[in-house]
Amino acid sequence: MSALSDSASPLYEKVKDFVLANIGSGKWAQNARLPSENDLVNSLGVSRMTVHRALRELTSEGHLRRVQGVGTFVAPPKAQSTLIEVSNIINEIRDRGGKHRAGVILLERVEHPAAAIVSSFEFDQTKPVDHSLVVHFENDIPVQLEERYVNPALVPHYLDQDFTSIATLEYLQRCTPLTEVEHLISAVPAGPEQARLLQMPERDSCLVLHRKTWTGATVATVNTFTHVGSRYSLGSRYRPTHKPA
Amino acid sequence: MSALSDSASPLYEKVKDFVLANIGSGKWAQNARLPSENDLVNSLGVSRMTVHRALRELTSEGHLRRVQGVGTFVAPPKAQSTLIEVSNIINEIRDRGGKHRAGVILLERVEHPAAAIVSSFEFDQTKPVDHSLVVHFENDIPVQLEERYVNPALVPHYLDQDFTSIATLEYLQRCTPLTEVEHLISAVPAGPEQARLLQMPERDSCLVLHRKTWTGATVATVNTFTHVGSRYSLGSRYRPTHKPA
DNA sequence: GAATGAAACATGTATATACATGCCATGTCA
DNA sequence: TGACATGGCATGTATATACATGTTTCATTC
Repeated sequence: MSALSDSASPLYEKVKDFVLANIGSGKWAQNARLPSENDLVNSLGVSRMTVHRALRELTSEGHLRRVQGVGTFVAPPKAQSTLIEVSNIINEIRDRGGKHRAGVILLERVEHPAAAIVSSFEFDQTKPVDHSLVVHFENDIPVQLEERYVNPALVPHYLDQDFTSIATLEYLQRCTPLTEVEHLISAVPAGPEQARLLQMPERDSCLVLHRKTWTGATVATVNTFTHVGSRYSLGSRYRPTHKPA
Repeated sequence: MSALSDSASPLYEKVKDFVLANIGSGKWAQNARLPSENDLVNSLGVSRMTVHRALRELTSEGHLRRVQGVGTFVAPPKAQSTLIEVSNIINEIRDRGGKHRAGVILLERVEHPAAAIVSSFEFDQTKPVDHSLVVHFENDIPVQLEERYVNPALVPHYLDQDFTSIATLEYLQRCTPLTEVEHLISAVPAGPEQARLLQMPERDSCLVLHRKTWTGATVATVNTFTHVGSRYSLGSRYRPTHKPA
């Protein structure tokens, strides 16, 4: 009668499973309209708040689309564009048990940054920019080259930190707690300096992770370049919300 | 008194903003314990259900960590590993107004796939594998090379579809509604055939997106290789939950 | 026929209440 | 001192109720 599973999970989870099952079986096709909350209340025998919570969570998870006053619809499949989790290379090395070492190549405050940097980084052109160049090693083999342009207004003592210890990324995150991030991944042939620092053949492939971060309404910007030698190819991996069967 | 903003947003949003503001300002440090729900009810003057919803959503968004019977705590910053949205190259081209064309280079059912493919793809070795090789053009310039190995048990008529029309990825999604996906991004120098098909210099950099998908408990696997010419570098971009200031 | 208005219906939010569940500290008893 | 029971407090869920807000439909009116 109730059409809900009898497992031990909470009621709103059962309602979610019920909806997902109907979507997965094709009974409710893409863009089809679901029964109204009150219909589900009557057919499933749970309160409207419970149904509402289930539908709200499924909406925030991308399975449904709801329009106030109109109805609830099956959302188009979301993997059109796919989420990927790019992991911190230092943590990856640590998880694999490798020994990590960082080498600081360059550390400077650029007073009058080039126009190209300013525009692509959305910096305030009148302000100086901090610049760092760090190489990460795993077992004495260079793995990653990090180039950063940081707005000193946002992170005052950026150049004073200890770059050879772990925490450059953590340091930035601590200074800028709630940020927005934009990434751009591309592949380029290694230039002369990059090839030298990473001890790789020139024009070999580099994975470039361009990372731009904002902090609230501040126009200030923190940037990170990450170069990954292709021989490591540990790029990124993601397994989305997994539900054990 | 109420410590909540007086904007027009709903109450639970104000509570969320209140919590986020306290985290962002550093008043509530990482791993610090938040006031209990009842404390917030008293200090903010809203009902416990409203507080609870706010805290629950912040938890699912990764800002908080809650333990039943113990309390609510500020979660460590989550950008340790970062989510990236890899967009479909065909949609990107369409959004930019470019003309898209697809060329099918190869289409075959491999009866006895090589052991390397079988193992890396987790296919059943005794079963044949469908293989396709498609080049995507934008304005007659080759942009992307797609190589796919598909389990025919999962997608019966994979080779029968019209590869020159848009929807190879959409086709797979339609056949496999609720899937898990794993991605691996790397960069490799283009091999001879890849260089020829993409009209790029050999050994120039290629962005490789390895994509592995599951469907429920089925061991069947769908795989996608995507090669992106470096001159396009339109890799991927992501802006997480953006809140307009 | 067109414009207006009201009813019907959809989702969205807020609250009070009740009970369930899990953890911890305290106190009692052996 | 140790084991165990218990009460207090935290979060988790479920419900009924009320009202808010947005959309559609349909009847009325001009």
